[in-house]
Amino acid sequence: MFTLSEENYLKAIYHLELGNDGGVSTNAIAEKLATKASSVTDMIKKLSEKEVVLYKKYKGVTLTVLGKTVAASVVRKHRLWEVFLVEKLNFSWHEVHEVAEQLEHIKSAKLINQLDRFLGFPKHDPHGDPIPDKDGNLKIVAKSLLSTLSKNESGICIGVDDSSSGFLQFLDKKGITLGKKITILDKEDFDDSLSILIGDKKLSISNKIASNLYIRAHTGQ
Amino acid sequence: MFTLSEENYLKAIYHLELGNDGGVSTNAIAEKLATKASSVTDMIKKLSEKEVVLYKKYKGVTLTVLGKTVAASVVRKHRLWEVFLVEKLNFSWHEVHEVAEQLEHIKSAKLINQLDRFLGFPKHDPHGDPIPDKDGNLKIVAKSLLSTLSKNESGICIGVDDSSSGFLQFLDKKGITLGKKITILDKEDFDDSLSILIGDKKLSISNKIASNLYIRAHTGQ
DNA sequence: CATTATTTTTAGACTTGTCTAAAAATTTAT
DNA sequence: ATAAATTTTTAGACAAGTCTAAAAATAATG
Repeated sequence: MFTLSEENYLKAIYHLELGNDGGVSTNAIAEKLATKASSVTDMIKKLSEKEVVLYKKYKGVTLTVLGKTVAASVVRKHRLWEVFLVEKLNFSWHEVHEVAEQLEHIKSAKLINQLDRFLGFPKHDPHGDPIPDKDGNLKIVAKSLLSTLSKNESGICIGVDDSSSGFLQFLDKKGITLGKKITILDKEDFDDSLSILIGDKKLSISNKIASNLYIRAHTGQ
Repeated sequence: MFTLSEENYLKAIYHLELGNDGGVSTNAIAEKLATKASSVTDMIKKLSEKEVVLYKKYKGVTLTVLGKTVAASVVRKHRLWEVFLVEKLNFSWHEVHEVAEQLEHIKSAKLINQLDRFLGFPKHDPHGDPIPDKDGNLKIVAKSLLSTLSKNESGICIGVDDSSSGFLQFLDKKGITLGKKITILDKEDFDDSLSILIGDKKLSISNKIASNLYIRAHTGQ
């Protein structure tokens, strides 16, 4: 069994590993968890003894297969609870994270399997991130940033890079939600801002926004 | 804000106060929480400083109005989650307690209010216990033990005294569930066992069972 | 490659919640 | 009402998780 704190470290390492290839640094973990490097070193030793991470002094950490499984199960729970909050309890997508951070630590295999069934075995959370299956496997979908599309190209909005509350509320206001088709009408050379068509609405969005929206290629009409 | 441990102490004192009139004893709390009397004394001092209990050395504790509110909110969450588990996730009533013990500590007013609405504002948990409202008020229903009824009297099963997993599973097996009408067909002087009619089935149950089932008076047919 | 800057680890301390063992207060019984 | 039994509190210790400050290792720079 793992403590709440251990689970949070494993999850942080899990997320950091997806971005890096090599080991994850002590400082990176400290920053992600808003804690001190010395605390991270202490916890890493403990996790290493429990055989969920590989650790060599000054060389960073890597999750073992076991560690990856534990971390993925926490992520799975987090994302399933997010779906529950949005679909069943009418939360907005910017309100779910904080509560899911708590719910992800509830221990009960039956609970999470039944929740999964109750929700109709969803594949993505409300931010478009994939939900790991029971065995911790993730289906990674090819995605591009909206900012990389050219004029007249289009795609389906499938997720956000920055899932901060402010950004998500901004998207709500503009009517930009998951699953919507977005077409690039024009690109402005001066500031890289975009003119887009979403649904039947024409919008102008900055490059900063376009660099935080993920798009899946749009096949068919 | 209160820690998980503080919430558990408050809840224990809350439940013990409903049975007693005077202050709750250190030993009673220790037994309920499966901990040591010395630990209870320590925690009581802390709760006293936070002004959720009144404490005089060697004289036991009483909840303050604030303490009662906090405790009732934990009980409210516990019982709402139990309803959710049974109604939405197909848990049996003997499986819910352990998971609800975890879920009751999740902090989010919106979560619990939306859950309440999602469940249709239930008034009772799956064991027949009343769910406190937002302000912590409990509607206490007049109830009697099945063992106190006389021959030919009848009532509606509204709860259990002993909610241990074993007892609940036993009731499941016998088909005794909440809301069913029970009529006393006969009482056996020798061992105080009862012959009862439940639905259209005739059953014989021991006095021990009858002393753990609560009945509401049955008016009309 | 030697020195500076950065990262990481160690050492020691603190908090929360728990425990054991012993002392103090209260209650029960003779 | 005094002795015995029980309950409660105190005193001191421990584990988990965190912190600060200083030491050690690694990386970057002239």
